[in-house]
Amino acid sequence: MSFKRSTSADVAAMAGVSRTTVSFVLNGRTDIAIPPSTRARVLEAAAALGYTPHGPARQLASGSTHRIGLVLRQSAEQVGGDALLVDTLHGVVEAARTSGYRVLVESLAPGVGSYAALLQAQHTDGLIVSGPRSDDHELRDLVAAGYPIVLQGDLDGFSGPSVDIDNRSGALLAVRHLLSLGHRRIACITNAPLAYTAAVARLAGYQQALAEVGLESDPRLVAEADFDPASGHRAIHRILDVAQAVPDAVFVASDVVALGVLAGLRERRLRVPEDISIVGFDDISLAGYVNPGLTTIRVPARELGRVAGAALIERIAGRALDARIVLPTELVVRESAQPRMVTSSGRVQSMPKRHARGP
Amino acid sequence: MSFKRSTSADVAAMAGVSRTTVSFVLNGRTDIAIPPSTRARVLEAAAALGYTPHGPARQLASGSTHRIGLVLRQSAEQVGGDALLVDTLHGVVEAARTSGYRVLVESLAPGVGSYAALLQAQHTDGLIVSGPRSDDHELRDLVAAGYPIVLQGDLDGFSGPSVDIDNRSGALLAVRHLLSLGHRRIACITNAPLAYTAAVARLAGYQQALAEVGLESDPRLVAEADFDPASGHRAIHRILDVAQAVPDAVFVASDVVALGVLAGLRERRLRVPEDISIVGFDDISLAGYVNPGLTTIRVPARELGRVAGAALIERIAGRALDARIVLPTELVVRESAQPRMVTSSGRVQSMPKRHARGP
DNA sequence: ACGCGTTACTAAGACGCGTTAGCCGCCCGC
DNA sequence: GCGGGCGGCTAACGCGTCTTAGTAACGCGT
Repeated sequence: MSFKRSTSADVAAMAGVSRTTVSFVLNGRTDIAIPPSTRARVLEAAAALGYTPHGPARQLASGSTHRIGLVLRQSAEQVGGDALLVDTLHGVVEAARTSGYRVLVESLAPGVGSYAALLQAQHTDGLIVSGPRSDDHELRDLVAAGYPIVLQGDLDGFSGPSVDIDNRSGALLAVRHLLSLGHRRIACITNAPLAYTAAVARLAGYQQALAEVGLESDPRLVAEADFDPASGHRAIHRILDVAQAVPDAVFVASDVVALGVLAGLRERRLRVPEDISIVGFDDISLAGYVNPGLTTIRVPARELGRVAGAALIERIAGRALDARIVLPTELVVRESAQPRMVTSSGRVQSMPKRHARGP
Repeated sequence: MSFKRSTSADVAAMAGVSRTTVSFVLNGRTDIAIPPSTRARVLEAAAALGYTPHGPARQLASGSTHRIGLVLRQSAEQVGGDALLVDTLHGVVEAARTSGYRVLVESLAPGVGSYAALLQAQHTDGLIVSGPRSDDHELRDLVAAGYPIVLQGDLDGFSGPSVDIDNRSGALLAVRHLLSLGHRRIACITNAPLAYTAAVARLAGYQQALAEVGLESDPRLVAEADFDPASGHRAIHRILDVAQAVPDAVFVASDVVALGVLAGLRERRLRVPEDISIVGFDDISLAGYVNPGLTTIRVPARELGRVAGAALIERIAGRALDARIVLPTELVVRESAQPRMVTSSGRVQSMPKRHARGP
């Protein structure tokens, strides 16, 4: 079976030096002088023996694991719906690797399970906690105890570093776009229940955009969805049931939900964008390929992970860092939102003007 | 700042016993007798001190980390396209947790980076390697050295446990479905280049299904895609360019790619399923919400992760396990494939019969 | 009542392996 | 002859785990 590992003592013996010296050489310590000849002997011996330091031993001695934890506080369904999560994970892994860290993933449905042990048992040096809810006492306790934690998302009253996208501005961009196309009766379907801060922020952006042009948000045009297309499907039916007339447009604060909305509109025989315009949110990779191509708000998911990872590693190193980092979003124009046109019959219509495809 | 951790010595002192006893009690060892009174004292002391064993120390002493690694050998783009990866990851995490393991994720683009250190430096007790290519020598070396590794995917000549879905049977199901609907000129667009075994297997299933009814695969009706919708978009155009007539149907071996195909067909003014039927593969969560709802092959992604995780943990425990586990797939009927009908004009047509939505 | 073999319980100490504080010997320069 | 680097070593440390071994109590035979 697997060969017996060689230890630093083996390397030391082979190089004719002490373990101390081996440690200094292999860790490239510059504060101590090692003549090139000795250094070379050690490196040679290490290479010859295929020596790899024993992780746990090193961690025990140095007190740091060079490992960060990514705690996902979403339910499995949300995660399935979160098309961007893989990108974020990748960003974190990337940031970690460039600093010599590794990433441990812990997925805990909201309210269940504990992740304090990750820190307390020194499994990780720090944590990125993604999408916790405000009743997450564990998080507050750990932050209060001074553990290095970066929040990915938003939580009111959270004191500590956090990284998030600018949800409100994103929604603002989306709805301003619809307004600029001449739409006035604009519905809003949230990405998630309003227990989630991101949903609240996106809704606030919607309302702000309306307020900017002197419009008031009509509660009958607002519905909450719940991460998945099915909830979007229900939401749009609900809105069409109670609204006096078909809205000009809908801002759906999630592309995944928007697909459910599109399906619902098809059932109502409403054409997008001719009868009703839609703007989504997230710019999932498929947004450019659905029919019609979804105009949406691009979220820099990979970047988000990278920044969160980098921030955490800074924090672990004890360096100060901005309390809150907010990443900008961007409007991606495709076909699902078009200028409002009123035909002779009084029917709302639009004129497609371009066909953008892909990202 | 964070409090000073208490060690097993503290617990021992408080309970008036030795560290040995603390260790025995806390690890619930049954091979050694501990009277209830002592046990209670220890547990009480541990609770009072908020004692958590120090991970690295424990790992150093016991020689096992209770950590498994998930190595993703896909490029970032593929991963972005792999809508099911999150599910698989979740499955792995789930399996790990039920056995007291944690999951370390390492993402390495094909050909770059090394993961041997994960094992050699005892960062993990074992590895699940997902989607390596046949030129992955590191993998073969590690397996040969006896490290616990489970392959997720397929690799010819691989000796060692592996877990995969039944790609060939899935494709068989898909194409048989199209055949049963009366289609005969059936095109195939692969999910990936044929350097990937999954793509080869799915193509083989397609060919086998045709062979079963005495049809031969027409090379002009086969095109390779490359994970993303853009490649599907190109592939369908390529096929339509060289094919004499529009095929009756297309089997697209990936839902994500299929969305690109759908977009391409729209550009050609071909209606799905009236003019051409489509069956996809994967059953991504959005498959039921695109237009038309995508008939596809469901892949048990979560289960795949769970099984891979469980298999690896068995392997780490030294128990024997099946060399190869293949999970079955399942046909999910939606609207994108309908019976072939020839109208009076000779045009291919179909009659929608049902509308399934969602999963 | 005594002796001896057992059990039942618990302790001491080595061990795993790398890191690091502290110290020592040597050679150089003055 | 002495101070000061340079080069490198000794030994302690971090913290559980596990082997070995010891003590006390208990049973049983006589």
